[in-house]
Formats: sequence, C-alpha cells, structure tokens
Amino acid sequence: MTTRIQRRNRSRILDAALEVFSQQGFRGATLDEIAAVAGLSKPNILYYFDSKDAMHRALLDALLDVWLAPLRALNPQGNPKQEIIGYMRRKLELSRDFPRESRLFANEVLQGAPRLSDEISGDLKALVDESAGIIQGWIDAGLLPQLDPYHLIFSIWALTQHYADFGAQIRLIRDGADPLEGADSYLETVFDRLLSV
Amino acid sequence: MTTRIQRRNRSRILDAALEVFSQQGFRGATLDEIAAVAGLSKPNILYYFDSKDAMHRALLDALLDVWLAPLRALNPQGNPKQEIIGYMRRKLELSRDFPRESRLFANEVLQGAPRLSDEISGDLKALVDESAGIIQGWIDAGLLPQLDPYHLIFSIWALTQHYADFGAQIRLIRDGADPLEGADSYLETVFDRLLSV
DNA sequence: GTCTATAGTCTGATAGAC
DNA sequence: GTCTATCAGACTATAGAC
Repeated sequence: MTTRIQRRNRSRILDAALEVFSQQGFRGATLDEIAAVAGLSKPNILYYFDSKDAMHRALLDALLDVWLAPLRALNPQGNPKQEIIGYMRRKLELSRDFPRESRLFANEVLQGAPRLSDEISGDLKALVDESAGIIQGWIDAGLLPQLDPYHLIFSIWALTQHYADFGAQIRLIRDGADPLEGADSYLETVFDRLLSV
Repeated sequence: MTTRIQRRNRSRILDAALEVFSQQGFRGATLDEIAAVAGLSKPNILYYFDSKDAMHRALLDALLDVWLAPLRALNPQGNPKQEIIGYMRRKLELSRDFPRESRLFANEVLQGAPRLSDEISGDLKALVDESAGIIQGWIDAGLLPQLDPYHLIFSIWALTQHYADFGAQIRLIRDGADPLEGADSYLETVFDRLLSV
C-alpha cells in the first residue's frame, strides 16, 4: 500500500537526485546534497531507495522512455522533409522541457556510458538502424538529397541537445537570455535548406 | 631549475588528470585514480601540483588557448562561405585530435561552468560577439543567406563537438567504428547547402 | 623527489530509538 | 516513516623518513 506522502516523497527525492546527478555526474553527486535538495534526511532518502545506484537507475529508466519516443514517431508514409523536421522539433521541445534529463544523459555518455551501454547498443541502436533505413528509402526514392542518414540523425541530436547541455555557456555569451531564444526558427531554416531536393 | 624528469612527470600527471577529469568531472575524479593512471604515488603527484584544484586549473588554462584559436582565425577579408567552413573544419579537427579536452570542457559547462564562467563571459563572449559581427557584415553585404550569426556559431560547436563528447554513444550505435568516419564530408555538405546564397 | 604513514574530513549505508 | 548516532571505507592533503 502506497500512501500519498510516500508518493510525494519519492518524487521529491527523484527530482532532487535529477538536479544533482545531472550537474555532477554519478560519482560527483553525493547523498548529502540530494537529501539537502529534497529537504529530507540522508537515512530517509535511503529508506525510499536502497542505494545511490538505485536512485540513478530509476532516473535512467524514466529518462529512456521519454528520450526515445520522438524517433519512434517517424512515419515512413509521411512527407520526408516534414517528418524529419517534425522529429527535430520534438527533440528541441525535450531540450526546452527536460534540460536536466538531457544533461543526465550527456553526463552518462561523457563517462563512456557505463550504465547505459546495454540500452544504447540494444534498443537505441535498433531504433536508429530502422530510422536510418526509412531515411535511406526516402533518399533512394529521390525525395531527399544524398545524405548519410546516420550522420543526419546524429546532427539532429547534436543541434537540439546542445541548447540544454551547453545552456550555461550560451547564457553567459548571450547576457543571461534564454538559450533557446531563436533556436526554433534557426533550426527550421537549417533543415529546410539541408533537406530540399 | 627544472630537470628532464620533472618535465616528464609533470606532463604524465597532466595527461592522467585529463584522462580522469574528462571522464568523471571535477568532483567525480579522485587523486588515487589520477596517480594510478600516471604511474606515480599520490603524495608524489601532490608534490608537483599543490592540490586537485591546481591540476584542474592547469588543464583548463591549457585548454582555452587551443579551444579559442580556430575562431580567432576567422578573416573578415576572406570568402565568407570558405571562412565559415574552414572554421568548422578546424573545430572538427579539434574533436579528432583532442577529444579528451572537448569532454573536459563539456563536463565543466554541464556543471554550470563554475570554474570557467569568467573566461566564457569575458574572452570567449568578446570573441563570439566580434565573430558574429563579421558574419552579420557578410549577410548584410548579401554574401551569405539570412541566418542568426550566434546560432550559426553555436551550431558549428554543437555539430563538431558532438563527435568527441558523444563518441561513446556513436561507437555503440555504429558497431565500434570511429565516430568521425564520414563526418567530414557530411558536415561539409551541411554547411555548403546552408551557406549558399 | 619519492616513499610510508597518517591526520582529518567526507561518503554511502546501517542500527536502533521513537 | 523519520530521526540521531555511528560504522567502515574513501577522500584530500600533510608529515617526516630516506
């Protein structure tokens, strides 16, 4: 039986853990800091999650569903350019709405993806291979210019996630402005020009 | 007086520190691991650098010179498209030749740039403002299409650094192949199409 | 210059009172 | 469920022998 208070505390802890893990990485994060951010004692957060690792694992599992959803929505029957730009838009929305999740993922990959290699070489790779196949089909049908479909996908990741992962840098360069200001229309232009036949 | 052995040990330590800091971030890195990678004892590496912080600082200082050089080479008198593609190429070379430096920088910015905010809002911002001005001049002269020059610079950073920072992910998706395979010609195509008037 | 030993602090996790 | 108290180990850094 899970009470309202338990659910609230669990979600507070996960939110605090996301805050700290996404900024410091797994090893750099401490339970003390997570507990302080959550407003709970250290033994108490360990009552809800067995270990530091379990907290991190819970975050990664929740993250992957959200992270892979946009690519799953690619429709082989749709208009190629609109499908790809739509994918880019959904990824950019993730950077806007879930920047901490983006940084959590970035931290993991920077560290060599020690806790994500199974998911990346399994689910994600399969999904990317399938999507690259769809894009290559469009290219072969003359609906898109000649482009390496894998690099096309990587470049969408790079361009959209950059606004979340390097947001601190952009903010410092643009006098504190929202990093994503003007990003939508810029990236729209980029992919419109890139994908025109 | 600095001996040959001292210079060799200093550079061994810095190399080991780069290896560990770039993977684990500042707080996640430990002197034990740096010492082990360097093949020296922990007190010994602290004989060469006063503290963990001093090691990190030395790496950041060396990094910034290398990191900013390509943008400084932008020539207002040159051919606009070739200048920008040349800048992109030099940045991509940095990802190829100095992937650990790229990840060290990425780690810092992910953490909110606590040890780099002065350099970013000072030197780097000034350099970006100046470069954006040059690019805007080219646009106003009709030599480039209408594009936000700041986002153009950010997109060069995003696309080139992605191959170093997310190399682990790309390697897992592409069956262990060199992440940069095909990147040169792909990015050349991207910017050729983007910057044509 | 390099080592062993260790000081003093922080870390993840547990015990046990309430 | 939540707390205080605390453990064992890891951490940065220093002392002192050689």
